[in-house]
Amino acid sequence: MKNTFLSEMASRGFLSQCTNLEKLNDITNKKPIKAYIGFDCTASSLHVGSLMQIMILRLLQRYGHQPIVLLGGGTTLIGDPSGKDSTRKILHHNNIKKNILSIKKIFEKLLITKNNKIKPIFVDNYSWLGKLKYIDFLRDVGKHFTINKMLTFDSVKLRLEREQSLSYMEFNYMILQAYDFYQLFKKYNCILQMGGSDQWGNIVNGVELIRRILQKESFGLTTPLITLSSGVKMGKTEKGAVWLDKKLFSPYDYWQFWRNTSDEDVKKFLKYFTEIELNELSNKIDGENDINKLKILLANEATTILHGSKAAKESADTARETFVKGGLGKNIPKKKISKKIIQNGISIIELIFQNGLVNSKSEVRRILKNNGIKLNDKIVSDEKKIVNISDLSNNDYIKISVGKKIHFKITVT
RNA sequence: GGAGGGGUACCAAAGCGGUCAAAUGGGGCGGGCUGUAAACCCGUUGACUUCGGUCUUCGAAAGUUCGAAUCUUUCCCCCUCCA
Repeated sequence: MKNTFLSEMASRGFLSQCTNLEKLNDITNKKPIKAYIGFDCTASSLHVGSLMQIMILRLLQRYGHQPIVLLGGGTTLIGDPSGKDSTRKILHHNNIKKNILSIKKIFEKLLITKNNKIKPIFVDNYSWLGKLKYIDFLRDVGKHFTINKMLTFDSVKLRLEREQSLSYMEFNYMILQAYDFYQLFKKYNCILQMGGSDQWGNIVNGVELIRRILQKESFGLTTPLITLSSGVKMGKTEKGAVWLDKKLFSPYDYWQFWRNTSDEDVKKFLKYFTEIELNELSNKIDGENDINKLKILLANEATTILHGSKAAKESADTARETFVKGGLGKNIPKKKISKKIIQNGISIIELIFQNGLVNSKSEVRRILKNNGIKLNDKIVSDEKKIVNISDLSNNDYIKISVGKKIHFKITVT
């Protein structure tokens, strides 16, 4: 069977729900289409939670279709209540504008921008939402929505059931998102909206609205929610989000994030987050009985997609140096210390705390008491230990380890 | 509108005048075992510390008391039932 956009979507496990799979499949096989995914602009970067959507846009491009990336400058002002049990704080417009700019850069790295037929179209829904006239909007769009139905959507129902307040502002979110789809359909002939499964209600509303106003068919498709085997939501580690922007989350840390995938999730993630051809991938999986090799494969591929092959290779080398050989790899996080400070001596607790790797000095003390702090690979047992010139390796640097996974190098300037 | 119940640390939840920086569970962190996994076991989990202590915390504010998470008053917020 010939591979198509939707067949690969299905075999990679990206399909959860679709409004009309067969028909959409027919259309996408006949001609290139435009499809859109909307992204929140609540932060200056996206995190791995959005990665699946990005992988889908890449897949779309590989099959010759054109993605529309909607950066929700308008809708972020309102805040999507889907899947949230409380209103989140409202961002200022200027903040959102800044976020849009930096998020756009990430997409420019991850999507093909050279080929005119498939390069992403970036749109900010503020350009039409910002201009809406309330009365006109109510008459033209609002009349197509019944409160009866709106109350049945999960995003609303959940809040009401839990008796959590849902403001009138948030209640309107789904209408705005439906209107977005309508706009994109009209302007760009965008016939498909995709999103995570929590977006199903919002997406279906758009499809409805287009049918009501234009009597035309459009399509909606959702991806499954990724749940880790541990049950935690993907993308959030205890230390915070796994950002896609290397300024917020280094390529090395990103590599490590994938390398630390738990056993049960590896195969799934290889399908989701690498672009290894599926037959080749299943051969690799079947032929490999060392699951750690698969984790390394995942880390290499995923890091290559986001940060490039050079960064991936360096991260892999650094990991090998650090974890296999117990040495110091090239990409190990580096910190600096002034010569004067090291000559005077600085307490080990102060040194680690100042480099921002733990939240308090008490925590450093605690870890130290549990034999978790190492200086040049030797456990530090004295919490009063003063680090000075004599602790430099090769007269040049100090290696500090906090726990088994955090290692960094301090050089003297 | 009427009646009752409640807001405790990251989350859940005990405490109900001193022995409370606050039981217990989950989560987190560190260690052990291993494979940079899972499970399991041990330790730890407010901040600062010259390791003696010191400071801040139990919805908010004020008060009673030698002493308050615990009692009183006011306020804010939430829940359950009835209308």
